[in-house]
Amino acid sequence: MAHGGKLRPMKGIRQLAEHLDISIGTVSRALNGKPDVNEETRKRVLAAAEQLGYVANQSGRSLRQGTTNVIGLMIQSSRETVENSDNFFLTVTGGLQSVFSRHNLDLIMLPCPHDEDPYEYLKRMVARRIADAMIISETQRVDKRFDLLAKAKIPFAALGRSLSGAQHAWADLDFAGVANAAVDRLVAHGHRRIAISAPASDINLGFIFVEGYRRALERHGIPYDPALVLRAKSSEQGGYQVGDELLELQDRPTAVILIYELMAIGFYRRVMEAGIIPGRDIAVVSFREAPRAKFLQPALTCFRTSVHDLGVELAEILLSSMPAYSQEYPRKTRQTVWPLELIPGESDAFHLTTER
Amino acid sequence: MAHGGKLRPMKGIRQLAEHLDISIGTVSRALNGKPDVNEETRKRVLAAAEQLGYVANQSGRSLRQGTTNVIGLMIQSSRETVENSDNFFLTVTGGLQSVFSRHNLDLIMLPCPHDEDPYEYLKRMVARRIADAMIISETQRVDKRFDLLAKAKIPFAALGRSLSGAQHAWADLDFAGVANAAVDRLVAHGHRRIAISAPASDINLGFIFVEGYRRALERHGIPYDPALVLRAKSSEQGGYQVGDELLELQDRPTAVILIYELMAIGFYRRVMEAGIIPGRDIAVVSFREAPRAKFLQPALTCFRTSVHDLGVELAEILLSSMPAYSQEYPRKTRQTVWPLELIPGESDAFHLTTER
DNA sequence: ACGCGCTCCGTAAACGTTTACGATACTATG
DNA sequence: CATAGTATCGTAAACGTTTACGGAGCGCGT
Repeated sequence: MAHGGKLRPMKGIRQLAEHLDISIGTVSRALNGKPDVNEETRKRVLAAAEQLGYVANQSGRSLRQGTTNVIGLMIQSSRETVENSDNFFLTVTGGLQSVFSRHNLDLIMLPCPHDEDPYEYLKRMVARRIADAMIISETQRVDKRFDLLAKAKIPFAALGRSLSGAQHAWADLDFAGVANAAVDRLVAHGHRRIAISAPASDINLGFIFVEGYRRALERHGIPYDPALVLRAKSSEQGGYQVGDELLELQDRPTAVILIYELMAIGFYRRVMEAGIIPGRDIAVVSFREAPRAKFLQPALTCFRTSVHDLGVELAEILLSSMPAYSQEYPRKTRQTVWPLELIPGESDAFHLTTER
Repeated sequence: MAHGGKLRPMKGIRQLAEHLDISIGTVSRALNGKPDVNEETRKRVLAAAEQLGYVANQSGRSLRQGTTNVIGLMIQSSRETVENSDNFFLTVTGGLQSVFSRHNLDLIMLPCPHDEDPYEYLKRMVARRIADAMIISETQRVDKRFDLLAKAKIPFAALGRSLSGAQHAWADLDFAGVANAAVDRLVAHGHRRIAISAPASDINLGFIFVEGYRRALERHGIPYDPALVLRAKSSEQGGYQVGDELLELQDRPTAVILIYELMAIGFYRRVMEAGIIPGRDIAVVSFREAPRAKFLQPALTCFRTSVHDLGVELAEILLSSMPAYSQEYPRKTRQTVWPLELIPGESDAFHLTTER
């Protein structure tokens, strides 16, 4: 106040210091809650900072203490294999942030361009030290990014499992469990010829889903028939295509497990064109994220969970592997298989009669 | 090579310099394509940097030259009003990046937590100087963020119009045009009582959409009836609710304009429950982003565009207002109303007979 | 031989913070 | 009163880069 103008944009901590007639070091200590500063001067500093709208320059801070207070979430902006992005990432993000914000950590999303190799992109981001820790998503069955991050000694967690990351930190939806429970349910309804849709098996999700399905069949003494595994994109288009392929199969399956709700829209359309009605002529079960599928007719039987809470879990897993926060988030294990819940609908609400 | 170990993690430009027995200044100039450096030593430097995996520390660089080479895209991670995010943002992001990557600019997404005020969040990000320029989205009818960014003198562009940003840079889907064309088409088919769904009018999109609708009606001499404006969320749920409300209306409309394709799923479901069939008993027109709606039965008549190209346009608009790039992207105007194209379906493919 | 211009390179300051260290004043203790 | 201890603060170095500036070497024309 003594020195004049008060609302011009702050230039740095130096200005703030001489505005207060205090040394720059004390100001810094005051702002950062460090000891060795009189409680009354701290108040003055905080008040002045608030009034002048001072916010520490992040570059300066990062340079000095080698930390950014930023967590990076890498996503692939539009891969062919993953058209199901939808609100999924935004919902996970919400969960992540609800945890991070408690520690003044900001989350940024790093969208890898489709024309750039994800590995190279991540490498660039890591080298730039744009974030203190990383979260990677859409993990592949073998995924070099795990080694990259481990070698770079940067804390990280994955949204999705991988062979390459078995011993690292991750959280993943329990798609093996979904396939398992779906098969159980369908078998209980009398089905024995059950098809399944999945992404290509180099996407780890695709592998795990089919693997759960295979084991469940085995448990029920039903032979595994590779012809019943229909690889397709997780979109309406993909669902339509699954319908197409299914209709071509000889000894047509009486039930199908879709991996994503969007597929159901296309699948419904396709089989209905052939006069086949879901829930009467064929049983359909799927995973769903948003409250969408219930608007299908007949209502889709599906597995659901709180993707937001999955984000919370993943955030805690990540923090537990960051030295600065690990005490606050002690964990025995840093791998989570996130359960899903069955929401019964009408799309599989019939029992197969023996004569068929 | 002279000095020994070659694959340990680079610590800085200094290491690289003494590895080459060159001064640190020359190395920097070589890497950044500055003049005053022998073409052959430049090659040596680049080779060594590549081999040792050296990447400039971003904090140091930012601190020195006050620039980050990063563009920030602010999104609201999960507002009530916008449940239609879908792949929209990810697709726009793809378009943005295809332009930015040509200039070594990296795009990061800044998701505002739902429990934080978007204005405050943006203020924080700006103060942190986390990016050289900003793109904001989901603009409100009055949106303080425009003033904030203008006052901070940081280059920016908006995905969406706003009263507050009339003279700033933006690109927006032509929803007024959609409403206009939709009314034209429906009137040509004999409809005169046309309902419309839209988000709340403080979301600028909601205002513009209804305004286009109102003017089109006016042009056709049809009185504007506020009761036919059905405010709802842009989701399946919202569509279901629109169906609900529409069925309650006295002198029931013969046509409805939905603002988002997802709504059609819920809307179809609701009216079909009442025995009313889209494309026969009621005409439906909508906007669509993804190739989804065609899987509805009957196929939805809708307006479509390349959201990717919209991203490209927006990127160019932004660059044109950044001093460092404005010469490369000269523009007469920095405001774009992005056109959409009509994709005829069956959901409005009938003419209203006079007797009704 | 001298000076001039050009090419190339090294030196050092600066960006805004944080923090180790030392200095000062004051209090308590002997 | 001397001394040690404590609370509070100032000083300056350091983080990794970029860049203005000056200097060395060289060729060339007078």
